[in-house]
Amino acid sequence: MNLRELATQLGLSQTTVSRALNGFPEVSEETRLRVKAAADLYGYRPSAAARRLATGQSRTLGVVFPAERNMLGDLLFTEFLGGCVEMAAERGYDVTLAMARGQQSEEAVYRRTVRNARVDAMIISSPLIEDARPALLAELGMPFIVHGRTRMAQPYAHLDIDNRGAFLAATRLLLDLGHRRIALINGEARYNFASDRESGYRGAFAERGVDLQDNLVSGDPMHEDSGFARARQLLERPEPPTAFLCSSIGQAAGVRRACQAAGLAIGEDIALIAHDDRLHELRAETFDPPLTTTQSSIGDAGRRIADLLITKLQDDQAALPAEVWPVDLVVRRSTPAPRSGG
Amino acid sequence: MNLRELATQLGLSQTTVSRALNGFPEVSEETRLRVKAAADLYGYRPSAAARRLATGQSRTLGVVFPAERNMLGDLLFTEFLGGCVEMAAERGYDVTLAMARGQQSEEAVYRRTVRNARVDAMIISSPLIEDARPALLAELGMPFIVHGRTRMAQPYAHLDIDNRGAFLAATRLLLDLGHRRIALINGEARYNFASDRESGYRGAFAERGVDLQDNLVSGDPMHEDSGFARARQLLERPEPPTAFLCSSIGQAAGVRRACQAAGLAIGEDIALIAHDDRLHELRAETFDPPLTTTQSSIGDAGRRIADLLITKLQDDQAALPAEVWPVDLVVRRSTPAPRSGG
DNA sequence: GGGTTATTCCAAAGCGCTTTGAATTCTTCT
DNA sequence: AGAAGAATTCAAAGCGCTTTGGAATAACCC
Repeated sequence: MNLRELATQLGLSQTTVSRALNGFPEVSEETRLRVKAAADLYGYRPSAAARRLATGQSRTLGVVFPAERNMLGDLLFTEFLGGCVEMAAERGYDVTLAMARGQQSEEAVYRRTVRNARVDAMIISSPLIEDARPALLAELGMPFIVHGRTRMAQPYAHLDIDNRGAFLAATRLLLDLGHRRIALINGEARYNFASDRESGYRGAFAERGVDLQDNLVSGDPMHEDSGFARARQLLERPEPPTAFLCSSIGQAAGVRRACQAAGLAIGEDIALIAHDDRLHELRAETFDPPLTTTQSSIGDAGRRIADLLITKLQDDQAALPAEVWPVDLVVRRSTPAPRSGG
Repeated sequence: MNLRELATQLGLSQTTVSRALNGFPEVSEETRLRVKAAADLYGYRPSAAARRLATGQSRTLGVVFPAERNMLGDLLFTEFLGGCVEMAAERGYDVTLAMARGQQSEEAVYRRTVRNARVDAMIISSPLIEDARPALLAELGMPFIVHGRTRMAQPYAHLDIDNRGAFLAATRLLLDLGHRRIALINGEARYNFASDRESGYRGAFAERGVDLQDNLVSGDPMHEDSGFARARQLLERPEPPTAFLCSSIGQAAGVRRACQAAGLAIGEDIALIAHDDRLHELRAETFDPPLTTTQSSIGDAGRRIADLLITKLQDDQAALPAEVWPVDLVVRRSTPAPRSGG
């Protein structure tokens, strides 16, 4: 059943039926109801292909697999992607994926995706501090939104969380509890989120007038393993840290393992705060001990980012979306004051 | 630059140009070259939307997020999906994702996807022993392929690995080394792969005429945590297992932790074999100790499954693809003979 | 009633490709 | 040379929708 048949059945023109179905104002409420009823009755489904051709829009968003594949990274990506897909579906959009293959550069993947022109807009995830992708897409005329922020001259659409504020608050808390040697187990330094978090961390020290010791900051892929390795190294020092601040719960688990190995208990001998992206199976609440966190759902971010992007696509006049979400600091049981003399 | 313009430039008809570009035999080699050169020169890119409308095919494959979300499951899915996307791109296809949202049943997601008709075929992942999805898609007339197998009356397209054979071989190895109390830490029982693996495990016992003790088989979501919990429980028995067989390296890590806690060393006191899906950051080679595994790349499976599906889509006459890959048993250092008296 | 403005609907022209059925040209054979 | 057959090429008809510009009808005012 296509539009023409439906129109014939109704004794109306295709124009009117199309407009009735798509909510244009030029059609009377009475006919609209009649048309909708008939569409339901006959199970009419507009052809996506025909609509695409006629409108020139694909109602499809593009996402590229992050270049850097690693365990926690993949989990974060999956969760984010799930959010995008969910919201996109709700608004009648599809999400298609692209991926660098073999030796192909990431830039080539973006160029190819744009050239194939099967998407209306793209979502850029995991931006670096210096990231070529937004400028590339802008140059190619492909609408996009960034999950996170990056160094860029022109304004650009983005949704980020307040990484700096989050780690500022977390570090403040630790400092105010009396901790002085606070290690930052961060994500890789080239990512913008990691840079922002470090900035928050340093900001709190400056604010409180506390001198920051050297070598307490590290940045690695966010695994259990790397958390473990860094923490073990730090705990071997003559003056080990009394508190750890991690960029992920995965790293926090590694820190916990290192503490156990050193005979130290999180929540008693050592304070630990981690950022919590609200992944399904990496829960701060059921961590042992329950973890003080800065928390923000990356799935919600995915949903919202698809929402913003689609809204902008549908109303070109709308302002460039730019949101930075505040991040909650949730205090649980992993953040004691330092042992006396800490 | 569209087809008509290009045809005009060349002084040819659209028909000829279209056929030249799409490799039809009715066009002379000379014109074909001339057309291709001109297409390159003007940077002609056929409109996907127009082609879709004309052919009725979307050149898009659909994948649905697995209903059950969990860490390792997500990693496996991501890796598999990446393979699909890579091969699909190579063959000019897109991959779009769908997802159950809120209370919506999985069946509803499949129905919606089919109804929207924006994909030519679907890929079903993580099939259960009794899985309604293949029959549903068959009934709805949507082509599909299953990654794995399931109980189903009609023949259906699928690609699976020989889970039974893999665990048969692994269990044989352990039995032949002299192990008798071999615990199987499996995936959830409702999944077909888990059932096949258990069947292989039991088959080896039967084959060797060894009686299988009770309560040595368990099936859970495949985490480090669940591996740990099961292994700890088993090791507390008066007669603990001397060997463990795990469905994932994640679970194997949990088993290792439980052994450590019990003062036992994998590769010395305890034998351990796991299935290795060749995930990026969960490597059997660098496990401590290097792990004996049954291995098969789930990324390769993704690539192959997209390849098979697209081939079938493009040649309806082709036989229904059905492949079962043999699985290598790779012996490393985690599989000693039992301690005397084991 | 005549003119003006809203309201409601329509015919037809695309969107850019594929594909059918026919026409044209080139070979080859007698 | 003429006819049959193969090799090329073409014109035109869709695919199913959106959208422009206009026509028809209804509603309103003086």
